[in-house]
Amino acid sequence: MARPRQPLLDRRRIVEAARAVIDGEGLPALSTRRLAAELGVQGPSLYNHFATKDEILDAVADSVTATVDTAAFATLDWQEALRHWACSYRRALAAHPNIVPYLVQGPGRRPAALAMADTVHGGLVRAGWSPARATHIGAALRYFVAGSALVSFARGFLDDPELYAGHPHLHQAHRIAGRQHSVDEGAFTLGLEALLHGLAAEYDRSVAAQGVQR
Amino acid sequence: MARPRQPLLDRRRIVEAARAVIDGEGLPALSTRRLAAELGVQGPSLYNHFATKDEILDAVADSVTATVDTAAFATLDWQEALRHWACSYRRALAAHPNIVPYLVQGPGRRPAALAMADTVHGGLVRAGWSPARATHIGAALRYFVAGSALVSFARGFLDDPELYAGHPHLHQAHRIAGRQHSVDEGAFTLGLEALLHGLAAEYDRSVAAQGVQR
DNA sequence: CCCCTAAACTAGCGGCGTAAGTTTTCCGGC
DNA sequence: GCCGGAAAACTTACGCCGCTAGTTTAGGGG
Repeated sequence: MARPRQPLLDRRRIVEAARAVIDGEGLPALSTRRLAAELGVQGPSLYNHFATKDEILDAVADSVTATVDTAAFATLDWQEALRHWACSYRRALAAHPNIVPYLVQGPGRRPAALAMADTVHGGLVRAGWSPARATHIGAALRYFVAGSALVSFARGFLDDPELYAGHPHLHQAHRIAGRQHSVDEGAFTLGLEALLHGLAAEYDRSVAAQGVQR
Repeated sequence: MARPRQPLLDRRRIVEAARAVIDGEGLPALSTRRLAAELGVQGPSLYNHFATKDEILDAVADSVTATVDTAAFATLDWQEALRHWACSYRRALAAHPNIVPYLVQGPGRRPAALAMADTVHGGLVRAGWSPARATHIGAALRYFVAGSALVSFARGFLDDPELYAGHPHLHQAHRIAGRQHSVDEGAFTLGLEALLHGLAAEYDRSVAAQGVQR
């Protein structure tokens, strides 16, 4: 086969197929040959549309980030907006757990990630936070959500009773497969609320006290 | 060469060499052949001491986790202990940033990681937290530290002015190489203090109020 | 002393990302 | 209306990867 009547591939189709393979069979299952086969094509043909495999993975990662909802920053106060954003962010990662390890390391060259950071930063500054503080808050929340998604979806603890011998405070009961999910939920909720509570105190101290708001 | 007079390799030497390669040249630079060369040996010889490459990486990761200091749980109150632990944890990861992406995904089959989790959990329960809450707190802090280390050391933002076109709230000034470090520090400190502040409030509400302590 | 195991070796398999060069099709300009 | 170049598929192949299999020899226990 040479050049076909009409293109077999385009970036969108490639990204969708890649996401499907990753979602269904895990990140290591995605090779260029495997992905090409999924699209009815030979491996190197992908390089007519992307320069490297990492570029494909970046596009997949960004397509996930693009589903994060930051609309709350336009309508709600900063605390509620942060809460909505963090939960949406976590939900987006939970929907595609296998790409998370790549997504969280990746650099900032992704449009959706930049747009998200921009919206969050703008919302916080509008609420009265200093630009520097807004940067810190956005970063801290990203840290927490990224870490939460990564650790949670990595199936951190296995249900092997022998592992817990000699660790008197670790209860296997909290770790076995079924409970793991509720532990993750509880830890995320607790941590998020604690963060927001702490930020509210800092706000009262450093922003509201100076009458800088609107 | 057949079996040498005295062994050329042992697990300790392999782990140290692996850590050196990863620290110096990055995680992708570590291949079994490269590591073996570093030890004056052929690639497959490593498999006399480790079953898989991942087993080597797990050992490297655990050797880093082993440097985290949890002693504060024996002497300080729970808030101070959490603060010391989180900072030590972050310092340990910062000392070996290239292993972090592997470390944070990895499962709990690592002795040092289990021992750390056990100490933290025990310290919190001793302070009056319920076992379930203690699990959540330990997990939330791990999320935050892991996320912080991962995102920070990933060189998230490059200093390419074009990236910031169209994102009015993002200041390149906060992102260029030199500033990145202080942004990370600020975000970590702010987030950690906010978390601790929020947990203190929760403590007053759910633990101290019931007079459960000792 | 003998034999079994341990710890190195060499050879090689299948898979990976991707570079190079080929073929055919489409499209814009003379 | 042709024609030249870009586009998009192809085939081939290179060097690296993790790892297996089988071989050789040294060390240590019965």
